[in-house]
Amino acid sequence: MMDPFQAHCEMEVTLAVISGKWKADIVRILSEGTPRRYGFFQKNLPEVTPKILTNQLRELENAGILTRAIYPEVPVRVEYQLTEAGTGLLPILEAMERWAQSYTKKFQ
Amino acid sequence: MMDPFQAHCEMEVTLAVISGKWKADIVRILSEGTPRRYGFFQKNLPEVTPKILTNQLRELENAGILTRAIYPEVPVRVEYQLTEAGTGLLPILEAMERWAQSYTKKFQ
DNA sequence: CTGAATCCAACGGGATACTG
DNA sequence: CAGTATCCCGTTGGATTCAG
Repeated sequence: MMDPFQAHCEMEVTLAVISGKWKADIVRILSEGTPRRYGFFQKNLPEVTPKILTNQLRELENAGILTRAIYPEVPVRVEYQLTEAGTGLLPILEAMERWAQSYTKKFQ
Repeated sequence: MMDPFQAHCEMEVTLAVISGKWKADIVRILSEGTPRRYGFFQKNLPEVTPKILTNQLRELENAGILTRAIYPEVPVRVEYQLTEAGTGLLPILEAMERWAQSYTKKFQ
């Protein structure tokens, strides 16, 4: 992850938090509000390998974007969901989606 | 630059366009609307080397975020300014700045 | 003044196999 | 089920020097 503390301006903190090949996908999956399990991400993002998936989830967790809840059942259950800070990113991601749509129209 | 055409969802196109160590700074500098010259970026971003500055400017130009105008005077003058697509990014960058402010308050 | 050329280091991401 | 452990590779960013 790009280091937020060497950001030259504040918006780069936000960029640092969301930059990562699968982070936007993960946040999008969690945007419904339903807690999701590790296997759910694997099914919905079949191209991401376990190591990378764990890496992206941990970085988002450390950044305070999502929580990781462990239920010590057998077999173990782990659930991820967005924090308040993570939910606050959703309007930005939606704005990015709208911008990309008009951008793609113009340039293709 | 991350390849926009391998994006898994549309917002990643936007992320691909703005991801780069100095791109947000460049767009922020151009956000006033005044055309700016190469040397202006060098003065205001003293840590970026010529190669990298050129690289970031070219990628933004190729993405259609800014224009590069060459005036064949002696010495040559080159001016950069935001396109309409580039201007459309400003509300998103401002939203990212606001999010980062409340985020930094919570986590520090 | 506005870059280009060369060489190099660091980091993020990935393939594959294995585990509590 | 939900990850770890190794090894590997491409891309990005950077230092330095040179040029139209």
